[in-house]
Amino acid sequence: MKRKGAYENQEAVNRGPWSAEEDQILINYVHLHGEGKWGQISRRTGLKRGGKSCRLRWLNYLKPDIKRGNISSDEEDLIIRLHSLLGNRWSLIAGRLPGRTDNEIKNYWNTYLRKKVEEKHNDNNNNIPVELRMESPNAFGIAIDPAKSSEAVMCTEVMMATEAVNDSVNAKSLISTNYNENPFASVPADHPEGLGRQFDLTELLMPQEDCDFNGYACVEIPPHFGEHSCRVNDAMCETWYDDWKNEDYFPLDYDMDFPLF
DNA sequence: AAGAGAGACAACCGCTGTAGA
DNA sequence: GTCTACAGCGGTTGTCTCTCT
Repeated sequence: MKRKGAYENQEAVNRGPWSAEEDQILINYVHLHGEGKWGQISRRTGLKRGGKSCRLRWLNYLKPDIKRGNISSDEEDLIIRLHSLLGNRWSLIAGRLPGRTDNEIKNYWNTYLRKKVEEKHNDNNNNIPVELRMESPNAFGIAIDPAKSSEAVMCTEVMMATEAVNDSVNAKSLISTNYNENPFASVPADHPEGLGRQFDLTELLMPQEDCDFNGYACVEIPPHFGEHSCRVNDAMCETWYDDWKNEDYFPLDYDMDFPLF
């Protein structure tokens, strides 16, 4: 195996499961020196572990605020929603689940949730028009299945209206640049209000008091929910996020209602 | 009871981004 | 501008446990 070969040159470093003694050394080190400086641990403590291994062990297992035990149905629902928007950006998803680690969520998704989402998708997919099914190309000729996709880029962009809605010159410019450069945007270029401005969803999920988007956003929805499905008039703040995570997916005929600035 | 297969999860690897010299 | 060390991320693998036959 490839990996065994990689181990051979590093016999001085312990590998595999951590012992209780090693854990205690790492805990003591972090209590004394704080997190970080992982590369110095072996030198300072004699612990025969690489810095990366120490960091991973601390962050994924030893850190006091880590929540152990089963993932609740609420958390599960949130993971599914976040994954539909963010793709496999586990650290971002984990950031929205206090006490859960990216590794834990990634494992949970790969071993359980992905199958669940796929099954649900297969059930739902039988009830929607062929042209809107996930395996069909979207308006940009790209077929995307959120349950399987590792394309994090797929849902990291959001669109929002700008004053360009009333400016045909800028509007054409936006269409020819933003949409072409971002084929994953779900608002079709010929949509009457589909003139937008992009920003990263990461920013959207972060509370920002001084955001320059005036607190309004339109979040992309996976293609199978309909290309006109958009979330509008939601403030880009914690309140927005709390509302969003507690709601179901938006109906296909949800009204477009971009604010004008 | 024993072996095979599946599931769960801890741990590792390679890569990228960033800060500091 | 370049180099180096470090931190962080996502994909992948290894191993243990559980379930089924």
